[in-house]
Amino acid sequence: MPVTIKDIAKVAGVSYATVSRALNDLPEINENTRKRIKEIAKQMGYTPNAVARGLVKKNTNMIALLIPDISNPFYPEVARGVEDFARENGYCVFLCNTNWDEKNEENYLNILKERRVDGIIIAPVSIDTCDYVSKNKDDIPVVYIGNRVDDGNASYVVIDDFKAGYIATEYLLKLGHKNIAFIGGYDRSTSHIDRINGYKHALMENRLEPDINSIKGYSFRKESGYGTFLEMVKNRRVPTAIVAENDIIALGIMEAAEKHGYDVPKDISIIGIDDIEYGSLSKINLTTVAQPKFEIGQKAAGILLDIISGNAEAKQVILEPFLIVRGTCSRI
Amino acid sequence: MPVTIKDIAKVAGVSYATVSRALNDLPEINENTRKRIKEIAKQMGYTPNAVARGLVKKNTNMIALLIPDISNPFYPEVARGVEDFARENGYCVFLCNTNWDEKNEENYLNILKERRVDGIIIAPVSIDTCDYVSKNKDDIPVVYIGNRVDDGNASYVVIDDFKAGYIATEYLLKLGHKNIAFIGGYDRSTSHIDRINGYKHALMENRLEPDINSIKGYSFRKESGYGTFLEMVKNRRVPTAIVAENDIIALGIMEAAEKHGYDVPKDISIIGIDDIEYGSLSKINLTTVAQPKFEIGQKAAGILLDIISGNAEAKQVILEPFLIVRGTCSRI
DNA sequence: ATTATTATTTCAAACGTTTACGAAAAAGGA
DNA sequence: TCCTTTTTCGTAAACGTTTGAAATAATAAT
Repeated sequence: MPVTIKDIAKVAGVSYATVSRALNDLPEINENTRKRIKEIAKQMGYTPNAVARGLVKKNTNMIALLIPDISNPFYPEVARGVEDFARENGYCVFLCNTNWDEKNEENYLNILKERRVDGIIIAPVSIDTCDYVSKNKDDIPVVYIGNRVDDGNASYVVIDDFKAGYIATEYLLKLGHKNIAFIGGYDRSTSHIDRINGYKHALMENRLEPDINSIKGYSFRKESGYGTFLEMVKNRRVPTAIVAENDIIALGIMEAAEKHGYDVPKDISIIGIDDIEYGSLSKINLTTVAQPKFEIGQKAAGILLDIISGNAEAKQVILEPFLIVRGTCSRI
Repeated sequence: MPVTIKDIAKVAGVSYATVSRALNDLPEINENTRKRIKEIAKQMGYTPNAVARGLVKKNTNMIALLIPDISNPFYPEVARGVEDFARENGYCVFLCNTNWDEKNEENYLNILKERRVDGIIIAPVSIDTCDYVSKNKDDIPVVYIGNRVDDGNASYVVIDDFKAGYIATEYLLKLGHKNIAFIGGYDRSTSHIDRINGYKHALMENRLEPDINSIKGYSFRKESGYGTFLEMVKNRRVPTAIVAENDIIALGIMEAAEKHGYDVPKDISIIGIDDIEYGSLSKINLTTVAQPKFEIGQKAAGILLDIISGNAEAKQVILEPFLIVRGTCSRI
């Protein structure tokens, strides 16, 4: 049986209200008794019970982070940002891996409501879940990451995905490419749509035709890009350059390309989006459009905590992607 | 104001004890009233309050996962294993990133005690923290991962690190290498010590001298291996093969080697331990000794939940590492 | 019909805090 | 000295559940 505030009160010979006040550094208490009580508490090895406190104060100092796949090296970085900020502000964060499954997302949402988390950060699987979340979140604050949700007063932190797609494509255009394909994933996410639009827009500006190749399913794994590239060679529609929706896919494409005798970047240029860490290994050396992953997590947590504490309203932040030139693209 | 059990009781015209019994499917209740109450609860949009329940039941169905660095691709895999198992059994998991800082570990331990988590899985920064944890965990169950803790009845799940070091070294020996160095990190962890011992043992068996190079600090980043290899070239003590304590370090070594004109594996063979995912990229193709990361997390969670539920005592499991031959080692 | 048994429900305490309100004590002002 | 103000503390209710024990209703047994 852990020692409670009442036990302390008993040995200190005061009411337990006084103990509570002493321990919480409330003003209306004598300095000496506070010292004395704190001393006793320490002696007795007292550990405050956060769940009892949570019950009366109606907050838990817990937030949740819902992400589709912690294995995708993009998410650990944002998780780190979230955890970092949360920890420094006295919050603990639930790691909720949804495995790209909307059912899991919905289940988690309900569980988190039961647990009375103070807020939720979610990288939604699709825009459809955003709907579900917005409708069922009751009054618990939510901030989205990775996907815009323009329902008026939803909070989100994203990068300018249109610009990301645009920058990637524009870079390839500058290198002289005219035959630029896009390989991407699931189409029910704003980041996907925006990146494609950015890609299209850059091509339009140069009066070129887009060539969009969709990955079946939407598990962002290496295999995704791999298979899709294979399709392209089978159909004899291999372009001179490819914009990949993200780095994972880009790596899959690289694998496939090289395994089929295409030299990167001599025969084909490939550019990714995200800037996952191991794209920077010299053997990989992936040219990419970076997004500030850690910052995304950090900012999302910041906004969420501001909303929770009532210090701010919903906020939308759009961060800037930026080009990182490495070795997988070459002049044609 | 969310609807409570009392609100339901009021509209159902029963005591709130009955409501509780109905909602929790306890046996001593009439089937019809149960149906009726459940219906009303749904109508009213009732969400049970887990913190209130936690208070009286003295459990929270929350566990914590403490890891040094979620950026190290090793940990997301084990996190996935933990989360997966926990979720399927009704537990939520706190993600606690300690940033290789023992102070953070200790702080987290205290916070988690306050929050009354039901159990903790920890990949300790060093054996010293194991001590601290064991002493201060009070009666909350802990299972260690990555590090053995032989204090009699501590639970842990690890791989046979000695064997991992041995397998790696033996493989290089079989390829004909006689000059095999070890590059590794922080020496206050059993996995480090065991791997080194495995390495030594394999050499001893062949009457060869160990050559152990220690990384300064213990942040396992690419840079760690990189710098240490540079030292070796500066000191003109470059071996024909290197056992890296883990894959991250191995990649750092590869970077350094190639940047200084050493071809891998022609000039120098490198083998890692862990089998992180991107070691398998064809451009990297890192030969390594694998450990079952997902399974480690899963098993750890399994053991922890067993202990929590009182279904089992402390348990120690040692998983088998296994060699994955790829392209970074060659016959001399 | 009466009693014993069982099924169902209510009462009330408990979990460990916080906090509004009021009381007592101390200090200050006249 | 008496009254007012301030400081310090205690009382008790509240947070939303679960659960043992007692009470009632329903059913079975005689």
